[in-house]
Amino acid sequence: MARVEIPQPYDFELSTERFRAFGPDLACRWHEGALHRVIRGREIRIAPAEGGVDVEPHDPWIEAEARVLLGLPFDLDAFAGWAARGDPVLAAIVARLRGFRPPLQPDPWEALVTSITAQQVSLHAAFAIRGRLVERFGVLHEHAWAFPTRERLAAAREDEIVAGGFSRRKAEYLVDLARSDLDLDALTPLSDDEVREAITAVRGLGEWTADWFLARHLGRPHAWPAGDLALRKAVSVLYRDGEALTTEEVRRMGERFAPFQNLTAHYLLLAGRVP
DNA sequence: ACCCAGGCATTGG
DNA sequence: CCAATGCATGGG
Repeated sequence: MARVEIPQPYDFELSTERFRAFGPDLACRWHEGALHRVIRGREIRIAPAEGGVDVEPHDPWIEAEARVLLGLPFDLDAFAGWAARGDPVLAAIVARLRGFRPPLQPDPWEALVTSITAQQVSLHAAFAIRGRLVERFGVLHEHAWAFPTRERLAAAREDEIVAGGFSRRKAEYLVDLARSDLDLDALTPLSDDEVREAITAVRGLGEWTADWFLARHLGRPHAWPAGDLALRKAVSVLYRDGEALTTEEVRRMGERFAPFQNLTAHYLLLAGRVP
């Protein structure tokens, strides 16, 4: 076991709320207050502890991935300081949600598949559908499921995926992506715009999916999913008294949150869920 | 029974 | 370039 230090304040419950808010996540399960996940073929346990979390088993690779999962790449101190001096709406939200460090998605494949499941439908439906995909194509360890691998889904038949609630179109996107020659790890060194271009070149992956990939997998500070329905609603309610806003309007409003668009988006979304 | 939900591609102007 | 349409499920 190893203690992973996290800059304080850190609220483990609040930070992991997204894993539970819309239903059970089979790849991210809870057992006796700890988060269980399969990383690099082994089930790991992350438990809140003094000054951070305890991670087991002890392994430098696992600890490195746990750091990403817990959002350690974000510079929260700089964000909080910036927000406190900025507009009063965001300042109040950041003060109220003190200790919230948005989790990231360490695995690019899982990030994209998760986005496909969440396109257009409610997140409650998306969680249910994703859960059936994990049960059918993933591997159960002690408490948590290993997320279905790209190789496994490349070998799947579309009707097996449709049986879990995917639309036929989305099942097509999924197996086509799995079988494509897109190298997901090769996206890491690219600029935001290059990543956006590479992702949207794939059928089934659009601007929304690219923006969330930048935000939640790559943790890019400027990522701002302006097309996201929940973010548009949050911005509308918090900044425009509920007046409906187009994606373009929300995109332009993101400029005022530079260079912290990504963290701002996460805080605005959480503020909408935690009254 | 309806309608909406953290999109996207396709088709037709 | 923009509007209209279909998609499958879960919750209200």
